[in-house]
Amino acid sequence: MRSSKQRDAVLQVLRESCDHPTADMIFERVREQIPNISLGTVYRNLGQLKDEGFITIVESSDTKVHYEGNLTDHIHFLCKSCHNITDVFCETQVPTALTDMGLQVESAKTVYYGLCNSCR
Amino acid sequence: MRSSKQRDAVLQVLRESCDHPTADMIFERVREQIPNISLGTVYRNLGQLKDEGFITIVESSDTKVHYEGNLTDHIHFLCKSCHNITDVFCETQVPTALTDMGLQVESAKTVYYGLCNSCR
DNA sequence: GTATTTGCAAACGTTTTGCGGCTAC
DNA sequence: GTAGCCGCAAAACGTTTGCAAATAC
Repeated sequence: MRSSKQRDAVLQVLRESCDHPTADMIFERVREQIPNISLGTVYRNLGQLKDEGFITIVESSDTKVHYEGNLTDHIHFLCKSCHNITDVFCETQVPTALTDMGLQVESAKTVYYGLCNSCR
Repeated sequence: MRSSKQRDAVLQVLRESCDHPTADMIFERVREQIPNISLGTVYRNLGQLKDEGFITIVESSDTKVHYEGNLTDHIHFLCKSCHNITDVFCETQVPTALTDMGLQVESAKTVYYGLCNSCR
């Protein structure tokens, strides 16, 4: 992967964002720096950055794909009203950290990742 | 919401499925019972069933929306290789239940739901 | 010099919508 | 009878892809 102004800008924007933006949101933000960048370039770079492990995709119930530039360990809080995903960073007590941020937890869901029976 | 043959079939198919199908997968399955059903009707009914709380959307990193017809409390296991989502039902020990099903857990992620500061 | 990247535009796949006819109540 | 539902087809939307010009090394 060669260095490019456009890809650097996409990665920088994503790392500075804490709202898990979609491709078109990233496009609008990168455009402020590089006005003539195209949406196709943003999509292509997001794909490459994902393949190389610099960014990840956030699981969502949206039809659009949401991206995550912060790879440090943290927790997601989904608001049932505005559907925004808030990042929560804490080393120890999760419920305390959430309450301290003014987040009113109603439920929690744990998803497990690994290899299934037939893929092992 | 009035009763309809098409909506009943969509709900029945989804309740019988354990693979969190997409709209087009549901369409194909309902077609076996109602060959002339249209894809638009499937989408419209999925939207209504979701609004009324009969079904939910599974969060995924796919571009297609995945639906869930089983509202009883259970856990999701995502295979990193084949990307299938396995339902795990257990009352007590989660790790034991996963191992018993031949699922090799590598990591887990907990997501919290509720109301954020500004929506409260 | 050449392999990669870009902008542009067309293509593609998924989901939504408008319409006239049909159905449940 | 009428409000809600249907099938059909077109539109809308998000994403991917092909191409010739530009760029990194």
